[in-house]
Amino acid sequence: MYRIGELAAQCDIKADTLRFYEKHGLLAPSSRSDAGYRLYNDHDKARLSFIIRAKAVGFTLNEIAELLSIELDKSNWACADVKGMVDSKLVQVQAKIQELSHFANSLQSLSNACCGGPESAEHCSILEALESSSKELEPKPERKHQHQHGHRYEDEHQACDQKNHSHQQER
Amino acid sequence: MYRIGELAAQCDIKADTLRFYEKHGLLAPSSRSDAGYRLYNDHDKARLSFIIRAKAVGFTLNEIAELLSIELDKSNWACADVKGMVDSKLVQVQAKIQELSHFANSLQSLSNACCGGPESAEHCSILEALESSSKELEPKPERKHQHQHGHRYEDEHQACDQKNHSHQQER
DNA sequence: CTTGACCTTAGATTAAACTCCAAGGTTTAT
DNA sequence: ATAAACCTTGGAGTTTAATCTAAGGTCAAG
Repeated sequence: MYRIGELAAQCDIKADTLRFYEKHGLLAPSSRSDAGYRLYNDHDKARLSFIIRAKAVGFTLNEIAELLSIELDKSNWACADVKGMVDSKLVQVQAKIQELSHFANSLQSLSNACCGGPESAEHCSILEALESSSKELEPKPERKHQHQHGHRYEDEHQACDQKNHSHQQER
Repeated sequence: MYRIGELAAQCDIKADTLRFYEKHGLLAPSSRSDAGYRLYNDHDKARLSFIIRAKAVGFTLNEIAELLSIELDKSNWACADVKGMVDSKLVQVQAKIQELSHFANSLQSLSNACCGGPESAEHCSILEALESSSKELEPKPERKHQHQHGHRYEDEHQACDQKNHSHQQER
């Protein structure tokens, strides 16, 4: 059993944050001491670990709550509901992995293109790297920046690569 | 050349958000019309695309600004600086991919464990799935990788898997 | 030449996710 | 038995990232 400060220190967050998560239904201590102190067990800790991980990869607390709600009242859900919810989150997670891999490619190719020496980084550009890797993995042009940083990003459109072009901007 | 509303619609964000990004140094239109209207070109659009992607995978606007600053004043940086900055971001991104893969595994194994039928989901639990995959599966973690397919989440100290155990909670 | 859909600015408001504070109770070590 | 270091609550304040409002300028269509 951990008191709030202990658990917080172990997980490198603030006790306040734990109280905040409790208030918002993400994590309640499994018990209280006689004096009313929150007492967390290892299951609570695993749950917190999950929350922290999920946050680290960009899920909002609401999304995390949704995921965890499966745990909370699992007996009130049909298996089909759970599977549906989980599978839809899985799609989201896989999309994020996709984005991140893309991202990592951009950074990697920038890093590769960069000599790392003391001279001006005139020809280093995240965006050049991004654009050259964002379309598809074309044969990678030059290594080491020479003096011809040809801007050949003929982006037609759809460059903003958002899901679809639903116009909003009403009201 | 796109006006603010056009670009916003194309990227499925609000014009206000573009003004906000401009105010915070993330993206300025490359020009203005005679009347003072913001005019964005394809390079601006690519930059916006980068911002949106980076946001989607959990980078803060400040982190994104840091990444983009390389682009902005690249001639004022030495190549070594750029490489250092990029490589450190790359480490972050790879860590995120790691987390996400772990995450995807949890969800996948929950989905697999779930019959998907109409009966109660009594035995479905994200945390069960998480816990079964979050501790090391093998008693002996060996660091080897034949493929670069990142499922190498070894947590040495099964704690809340945050970076380190620097205690804070001062004041 | 007016209407409506756009754009401009500055500043106010919102929502999410903390973070801090005040006033007091509990535990532990000296 | 008293101080230090915890904990409790409620509520206020902060930061981040927008989003909205107000008052007005621009521009193409009818």
